Amino acid sequence: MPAIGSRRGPTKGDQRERALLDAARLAFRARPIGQVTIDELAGAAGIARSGFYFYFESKQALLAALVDEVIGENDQEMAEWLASDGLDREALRLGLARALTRWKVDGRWLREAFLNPDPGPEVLHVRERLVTDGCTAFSRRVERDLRAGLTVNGDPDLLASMVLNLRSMTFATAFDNPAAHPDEVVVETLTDAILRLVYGATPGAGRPA
Amino acid sequence: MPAIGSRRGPTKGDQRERALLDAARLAFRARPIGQVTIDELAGAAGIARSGFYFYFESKQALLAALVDEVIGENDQEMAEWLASDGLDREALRLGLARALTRWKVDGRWLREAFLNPDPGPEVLHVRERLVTDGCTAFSRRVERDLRAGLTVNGDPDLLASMVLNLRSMTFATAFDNPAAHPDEVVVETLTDAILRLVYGATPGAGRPA
DNA sequence: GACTGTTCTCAACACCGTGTCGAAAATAAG
DNA sequence: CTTATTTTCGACACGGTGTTGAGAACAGTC
Repeated sequence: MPAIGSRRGPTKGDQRERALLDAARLAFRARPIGQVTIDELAGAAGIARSGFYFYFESKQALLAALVDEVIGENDQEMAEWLASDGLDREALRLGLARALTRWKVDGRWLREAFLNPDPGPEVLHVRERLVTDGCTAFSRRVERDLRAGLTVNGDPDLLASMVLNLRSMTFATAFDNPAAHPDEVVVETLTDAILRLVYGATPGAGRPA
Repeated sequence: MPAIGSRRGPTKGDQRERALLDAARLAFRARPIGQVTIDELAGAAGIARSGFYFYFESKQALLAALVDEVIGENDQEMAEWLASDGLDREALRLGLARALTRWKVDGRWLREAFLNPDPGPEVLHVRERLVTDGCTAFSRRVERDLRAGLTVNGDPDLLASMVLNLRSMTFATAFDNPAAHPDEVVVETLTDAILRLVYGATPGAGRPA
């Protein structure tokens, strides 16, 4: 039917796959991944359990696909800051704020995917790609600033992984403990923390001009 | 036999329990916890699989016991710095260095116990205690310094959780990627990062006098 | 419509790890 | 030696995973 484009239209199978992905995203928000059975996901997508394996090799493979979808969104969130120069506090703050709102929704499974030591080979592979990409993007920006005469001590790579880790963990903690600190406070604190960590000092925030 | 003290001596059962604990610690170093079967642990301790349940309710319960053992060691490692005042860089560095050497050995399962979102109720309970204790100890120290006129922005509690998270993640990354950066570099960088994060500036390290 | 290959579905099966139970063996105590 | 407690283990039931092969549903083609 769709002679346009090189790809076929959404066949029934494609719909099922989406349904599985969506069902999983929903289920993983509510319960630890380990407690979600394949039977349940298949049921939610309207197929039998054994039918699941036509679409994914395992629950981990499905999770990997889910993570893959998220990569793009993540890149967008941080794009502005990564493109800017120097201590662009506002861009950083905005990026972090956007990322936090996503974590507030999908935090549970994001956390399992990114922080769990043993999420299966598929997820591990996707995750590794994302992490290295994130680190290089970050350290590239830092190195650019460094050439402009900023930056404090520490290897840019190591700094990058620290910042990324700090971000993930802070969001994860915020997800677990929503009552502890309002989202705004978390974002502001994290923003300043990162700037201090990388550049050694806080820009406008410490002493409002 | 042991009329001294209120507890019985090391019966055969106590030895088995130790054997299980040790076997687990060993196995968890080599492989993800999920891949270690109870059968294997029981075998290593010289009993049948079903015998395991005489000593522990589940694998998670055993892990919780393991974590519990570690709490004490952790406290010792950081004791000096927690007791000191101001930016005692050397005490902090030493504590972190000690902690890292432990992570180098037991990193795999420590990570699973502390970073995994869903390690079972038993571990969750023990972990929570350790985390809150760690945070209060840390924030108490910071508040003490604050009264002496130091500290940067951010709620001490939030700062504390950030620092603890940063520490765990940095160690975890160092464990995964031993080749990336020498241990010394990791410790130095982390030390300065924490000081910068909390107090806003690096003491002697940045510009060697 | 009937023909053909692809896409999709599912019931039945084999497998593995967990946790329970109760009977019996080993051990300590009197 | 006798009794009570501690410890061991085989047998069982359960639940989730992944495979297989037969067939249904669905294109596209004449």
